[in-house]
Amino acid sequence: MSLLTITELAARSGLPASALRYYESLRLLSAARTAGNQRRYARSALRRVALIRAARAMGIPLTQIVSAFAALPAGREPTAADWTQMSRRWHDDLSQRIAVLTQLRDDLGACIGCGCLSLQRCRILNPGDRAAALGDGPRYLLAPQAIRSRKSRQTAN
Amino acid sequence: MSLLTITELAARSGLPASALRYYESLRLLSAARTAGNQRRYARSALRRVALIRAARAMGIPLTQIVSAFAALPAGREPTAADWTQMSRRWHDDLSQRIAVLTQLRDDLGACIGCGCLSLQRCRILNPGDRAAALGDGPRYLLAPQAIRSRKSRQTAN
DNA sequence: GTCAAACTTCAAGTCAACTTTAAGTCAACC
DNA sequence: GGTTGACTTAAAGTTGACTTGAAGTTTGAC
Repeated sequence: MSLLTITELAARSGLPASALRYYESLRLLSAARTAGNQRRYARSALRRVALIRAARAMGIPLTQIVSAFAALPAGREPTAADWTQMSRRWHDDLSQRIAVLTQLRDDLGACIGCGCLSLQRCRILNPGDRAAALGDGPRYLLAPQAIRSRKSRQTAN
Repeated sequence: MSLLTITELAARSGLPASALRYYESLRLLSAARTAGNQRRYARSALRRVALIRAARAMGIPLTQIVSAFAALPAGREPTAADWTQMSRRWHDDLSQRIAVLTQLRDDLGACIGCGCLSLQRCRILNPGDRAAALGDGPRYLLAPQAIRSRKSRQTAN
């Protein structure tokens, strides 16, 4: 059996119980209920929470995680293959993020090295160049909060 | 002279004017005023905004950028050396972020490869192990929103 | 059977980073 | 000198990810 109460799951996952309830409200998580309406989590919930945290750590917004989980078959417990597929997607996403950050860091390194920080042709400091590309292209990878206002910003820009 | 109006700065920096005003309210940016109280930006503002955007793209919260700028000497225009020092700090920060993300990705890769996603000993899925370390240690590097609630969370965890 | 600790829901609060709106002022061209 | 468009401030609204609080219910140890 070994079903977990919410405080147990909280302790084991490192998240406060309130966050777990919040996740449930987003349908990211679910739990059986006792006769008295208290939550009882299956062990797979631990795995699920860990995946959620990993995804969050990558900067993936909860809504996207919801969709990712939605892609998992509803009827049965997800199989190893299901997890693998999700992980692979996130793996690719992570690689992209790393690539962008690395590019940014190397540009920064070049700037430090060449002292161009005060100049016009710096890749980082010169907007309209790479920094601008970052702003409109892969920026969402790094600054997720920029996404939601894209529509309004389009007119503003 | 070539002072920029707020719309000009907005156009060149790729940010909406409202954001520039907001930055000013945080004392991240400043501008001279015309007789009629309109903002006129020096050219260095463009550089400053670009730096802010670069930092934001790295996930550095505005308040931290404020402190970073606060470290710049107040009396004079920042020199190339000043910029360099800031950049170097960010460069190091970036390297750390990249390292953590890379570790995460590689763990994920290992999981995909070995099929351990369903198991107990997975570095990512097994909280209390690496995922837990991520949760309490360098997590702030990746999920900045976790910082602010640390005080409250300390009691919750 | 009692009682504290753990649980429940629902509503409201918080925080960062902005955006939007309202109501008005300034700039500059005709 | 009139009008249009760019500008001003201040206040309120938005979004994501939660947390906090209030008021009540369940569990389980004694």
